[in-house]
Amino acid sequence: MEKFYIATAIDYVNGPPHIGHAYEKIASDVIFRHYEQRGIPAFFLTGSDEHGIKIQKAASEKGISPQDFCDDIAGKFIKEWKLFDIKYSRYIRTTEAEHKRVVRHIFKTLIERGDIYKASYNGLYCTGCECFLSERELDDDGNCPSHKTKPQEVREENYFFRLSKYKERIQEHIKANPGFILPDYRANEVLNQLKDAEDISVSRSRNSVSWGIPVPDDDSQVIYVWIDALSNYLTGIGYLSNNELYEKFWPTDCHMIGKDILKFHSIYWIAILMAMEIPLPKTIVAHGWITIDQSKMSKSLGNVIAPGDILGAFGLEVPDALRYFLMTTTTFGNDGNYSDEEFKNKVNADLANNLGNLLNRSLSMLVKYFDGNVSPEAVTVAENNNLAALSDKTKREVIENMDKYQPYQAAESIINLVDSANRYINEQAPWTLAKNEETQLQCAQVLYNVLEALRYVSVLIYPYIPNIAQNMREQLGFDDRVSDFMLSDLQWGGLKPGRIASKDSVKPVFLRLDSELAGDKKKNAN
RNA sequence: CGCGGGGUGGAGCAGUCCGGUAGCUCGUUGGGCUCAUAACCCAAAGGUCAAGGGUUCAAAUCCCUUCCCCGCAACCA
Repeated sequence: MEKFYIATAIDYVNGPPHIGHAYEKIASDVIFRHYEQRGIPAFFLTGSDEHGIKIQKAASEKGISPQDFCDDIAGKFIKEWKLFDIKYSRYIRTTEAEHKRVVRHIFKTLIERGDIYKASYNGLYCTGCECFLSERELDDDGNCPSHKTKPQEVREENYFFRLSKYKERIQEHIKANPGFILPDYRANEVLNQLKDAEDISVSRSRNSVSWGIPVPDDDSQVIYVWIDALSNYLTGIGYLSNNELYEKFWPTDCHMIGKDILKFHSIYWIAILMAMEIPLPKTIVAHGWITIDQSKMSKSLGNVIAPGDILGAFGLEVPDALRYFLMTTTTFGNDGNYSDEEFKNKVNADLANNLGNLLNRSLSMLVKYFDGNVSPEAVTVAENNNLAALSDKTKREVIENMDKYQPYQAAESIINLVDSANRYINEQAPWTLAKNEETQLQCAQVLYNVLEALRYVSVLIYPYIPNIAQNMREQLGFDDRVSDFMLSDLQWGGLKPGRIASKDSVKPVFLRLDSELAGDKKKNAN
């Protein structure tokens, strides 16, 4: 692989970010950072979807312009991603001039090619919602479910995209490329939906929706979400604006999206690209949802959690623990659950008790028995060394699992290595070896093995917990950035002799969480 | 017969595609260690892998049937 381009779905900015938004960005960030560690040029795109009736309405309710409204909410997203150390390469907003140009270009090209045509649209329009409803959206009495009023039959001229023309080609593509949609069971779902795919409406009358990009040469119509939002993946990588970037990174290697919008990405978007004769993405990964205390997060249930609030409630200064938890709460693709209790238990067990304590106990012994010195004789070789073999195996497993978009399994491998090192210490009992002159060297070698395994761990786990990993690396006596360390350089024996630790340098990298997000929102200091 | 996901020891989850002694974390009980963040290590108790049937030398895993839970309207990833 010579490059890696990953894009998240862009978030609709009609409300502030919640933990579900964060889940997708964290997953993408972990994968992105991993590819960077492999020395592969990588690009990570995320951003916001800012047009449409809902934003128009939300803005007017607040009495501000849609653009001001978007600026405000997009700002909150950007701030949140900074808080979570989301290392995106570019944050794209669909209200950018550059993007509007791309959208209009695509729309125009498709009209010219005959893939977009004008037709009349017969729909049921709810004046309360200010939008069309499909028949299956209506309640049993044929009323709008939210307004309990009968929608009116309205005929409107709209532009349509000839989706039906590409059905077979998409089917064939999905069948011919097993990894195209992940998890694979979702591919069947898409093939099913594809059976009754019809042409889709790609514009709205300006009278019903004004907040959007006008159709080229037809100001009475505004481009609807599909072409507007999905095209961000092209704009974001320099299509029509930065050819060098575009040539280097297109097509998208990974579309990281929620399971609810799989259809739009694997059918609509693919068809649009086919119609534009643009190469198709490699993989579309559909992740599950984060439920809260086992129920779906929803505003009506009042259980929507802002990710930053969790950090605040537990007094966390860095996002690492929550990043780690979300990536390990369930197999990627399934729904995962968040609860304060599970969060606390998981990170206490893995990050504090196992990983943090392992580093702490081994460095403490190094300080206690050898004044923090790694002597040249203590350096071990990989041959006939179980811990070295396991470290290398873990590295391979991490790479394999990341290639399959399975961050859960990759993390599990890393924690297994930590467990093994903890067991190894207990078996070798360096505290006993330290007491006798004859076993001093053996003691030093045991500690070296453990610290070297921990150096592997710090590099491998860096994508999940970048701050803690950096801290680990520093305590192991390095003054460089763990983010700059390449996996290809991760070989046994990298821990160099010399004085690497002192009594003052050894401190816990992750403290156990003992506070709890007490029932309702416990306001934190700020 | 609408579509999809799920049902694995007390809790939360792997394992199911590519059948071969049922695994992890937490919790419980007993023991060990004393280097460490009341941590770490060992052991034990606890499961008819929703139910029934089938294929097979062998099924949590493949096939069929049944039951139960959750999404598929909005807010929303």
